[in-house]
Amino acid sequence: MQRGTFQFMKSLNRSIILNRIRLEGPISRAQIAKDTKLTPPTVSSIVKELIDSGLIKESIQGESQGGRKPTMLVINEKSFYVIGLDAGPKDIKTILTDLNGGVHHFSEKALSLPVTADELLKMMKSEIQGLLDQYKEEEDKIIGIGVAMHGVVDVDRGISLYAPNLDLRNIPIKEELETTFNLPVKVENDAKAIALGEVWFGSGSGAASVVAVNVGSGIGAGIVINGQLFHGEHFIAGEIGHMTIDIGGKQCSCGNYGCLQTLAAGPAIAEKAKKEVAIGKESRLTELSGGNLENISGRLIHKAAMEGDQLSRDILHSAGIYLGIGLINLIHLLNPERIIIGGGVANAGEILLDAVKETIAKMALTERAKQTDIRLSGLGNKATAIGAVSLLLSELFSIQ
Amino acid sequence: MQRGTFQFMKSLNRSIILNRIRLEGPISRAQIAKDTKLTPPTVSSIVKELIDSGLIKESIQGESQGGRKPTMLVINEKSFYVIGLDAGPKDIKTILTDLNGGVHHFSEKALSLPVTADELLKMMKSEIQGLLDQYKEEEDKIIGIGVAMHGVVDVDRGISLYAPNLDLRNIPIKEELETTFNLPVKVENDAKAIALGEVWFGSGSGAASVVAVNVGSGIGAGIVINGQLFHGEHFIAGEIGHMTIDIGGKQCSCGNYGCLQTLAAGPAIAEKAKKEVAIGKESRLTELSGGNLENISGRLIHKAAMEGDQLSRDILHSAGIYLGIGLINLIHLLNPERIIIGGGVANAGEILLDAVKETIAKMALTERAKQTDIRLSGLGNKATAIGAVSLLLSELFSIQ
DNA sequence: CAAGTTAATTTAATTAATTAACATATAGTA
DNA sequence: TACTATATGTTAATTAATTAAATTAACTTG
Repeated sequence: MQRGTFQFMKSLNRSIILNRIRLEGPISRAQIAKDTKLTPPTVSSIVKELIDSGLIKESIQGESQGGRKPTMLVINEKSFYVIGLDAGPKDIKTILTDLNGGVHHFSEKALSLPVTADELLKMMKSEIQGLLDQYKEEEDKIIGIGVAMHGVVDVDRGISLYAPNLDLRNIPIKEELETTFNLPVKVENDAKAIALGEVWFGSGSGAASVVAVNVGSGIGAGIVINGQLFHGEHFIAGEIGHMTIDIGGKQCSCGNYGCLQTLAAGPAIAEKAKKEVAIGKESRLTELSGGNLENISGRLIHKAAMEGDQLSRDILHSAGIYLGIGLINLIHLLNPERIIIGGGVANAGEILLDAVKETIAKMALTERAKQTDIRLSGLGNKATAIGAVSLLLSELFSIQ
Repeated sequence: MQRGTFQFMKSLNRSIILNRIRLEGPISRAQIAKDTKLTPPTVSSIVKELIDSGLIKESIQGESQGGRKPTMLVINEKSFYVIGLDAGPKDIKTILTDLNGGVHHFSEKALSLPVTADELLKMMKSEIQGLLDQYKEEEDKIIGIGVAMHGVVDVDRGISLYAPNLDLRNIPIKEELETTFNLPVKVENDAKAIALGEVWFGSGSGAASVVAVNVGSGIGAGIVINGQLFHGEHFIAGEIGHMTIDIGGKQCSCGNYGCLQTLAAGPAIAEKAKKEVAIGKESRLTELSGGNLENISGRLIHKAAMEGDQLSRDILHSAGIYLGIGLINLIHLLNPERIIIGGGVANAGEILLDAVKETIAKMALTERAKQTDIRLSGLGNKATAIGAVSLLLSELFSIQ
């Protein structure tokens, strides 16, 4: 329970000013004072401290508004760097960004499966060490390491509680990495990290409440409300992949029936296409797969759809409708300002998006809900790694 | 964007202390200081102001812990009163409570349907005026009026945007009542008000995140996170009645198919029972309904179930399973600490609750989610009116 | 009844925002 | 070119609140 102290008061104002500069910069002290209703001296004094800390810097003089020219303030983006790890089930992606999310390094390293917890940790460490070796100059500017992983993550203790796709449990990531590198480490579920990343550097910017839906081999979502990730009581908030939308539907890997991901995730789409092709339905997929049904994947269906293949378009369209129904349920429950669709299947782009939007416009209860802002992710294959980075930035920029 | 000011700092501490006394009282100043990490002088000075304002008072001396006896502080419950209105689709319930939620007056007045917005407002005013006349002594202790109404409510402007069961739109409740009675007025959706009421005075006490589900002729939910109602972007958060859980199911009044409320709400249950009885299924309902199928209602089914009628028990059980599936979807999305089930159908009590719990224990993804705390409401037919009251109390006790 | 302990208040110091006054820089204008 | 108005930003004094230290109060225990 945060109590009112001078420290807290100051930290609050510091955070307000810092975020103002990040989101509105270049911006003058005077403008910040007007926007935030803080007084000019308060702004000046905090700005001085922020400059001393290196987080911001003075840039050009702005245009005069009929008086003295304002000195514009901007984030001093090269003053600090953050390492982000996307410890996916297939590979580890490592990123190094500055304070503005500028990517200075990005690499992928395949995991040789199956992998033990120790092997995974070892690999994460070696990737980080490699990065540190490569960026010796900036080493003491690195403020921390963010790790995004699928499954259930205890963010307070920084433990991966359960990573189903790797069949691992209770990996003490935070503890291991912090002792090895002596840097603060944040661990988060991948969908949640992505959501934060979208709010910081992607399609989520400027919205008060954002749900980022990640559609890949499963479906997950991250919920960001007023800049804060929403975790729920035991970290599983946003697990929409196993939302029942068709009681009488197919059985899911979780044991239940008619889960959203049995209808709209990558494997479900591929499965449906395989069936259709197998029974002789005409499609570009037959050719593209080289006659081998097992080559049909979400990616291939997307490719075929872009080439105009009707079967693929139909399959993506119907997946979009199912996803739309799942999102309607989400809208009625959470009513977010914006929903962002990302992940592998989202590469299907407009075909999928249009179906989702149509469904929502048709089925949502209120006029304003029908018009919920639905967008595609713009972060591509770096989304998760950038999300991991934003875990640390969000702390740096928030109330300390 | 709340900035850090002395006022804010103090208001924050005031709220912390006041709520501590409400939830933990009788409690001494020293104990508050220990619990909250505020310093003794800060506590003393704020307590003095709270006593002066009338909100709290000193009560008995506590037991000595080996030194001076502590002076216990409690809410001065009779210092202020609040009016609550449950402007339901069938009647208006009016309540007067003190600061501890003690009910000093409760009355119901039937609505003669159909009703226009003006008639509804007139009736609300006459009910309030009647209450004020009856409690002339306490009149200047009344701090405000809370109104709970079904449908979509714009809480910022205090307008009922759409009340489907009365077929009314855009009723300016706050404006009308504030000018008439010169008292602050808060308007809220009924399910949301109930949720807040449960947190303040019902089964929701002590939980960090609570979802209160109201099952009646429809199904609605209110979400309370850290004591704050969650509204979403345009006030529809918690509308779980139209959650699609059976794509291939029956059409709902909203036009979509397989909405939760076509499977678990009062009318759906009654419909199912009627059908079964009509085709000659043996049941106590035949007798209880006096041979007239139209007399079969949720209430009657509940009665029959309590008398051991197997058909009724089966129907309630399966409604519980459907509700459980809806709540699974909710748990996976919001992951609340506690879920409270209330409303007409919830009178079916343990039969329904057991089915819900079984379903959740069976279908939820994680061990901890399976064990989500599910309870029945304890506020009975006053739940909504008490919820309306808590709208004002929550403001009085929060940061100003 | 003295010593120790807990509770609550008083006094002084400290923190950080705010207010008021002032310095600085520029545009517009006579 | 000098003057005025205005916007930007800083300095010094003031204010509001917490915090730390000291004090008073009230009680228990040996």
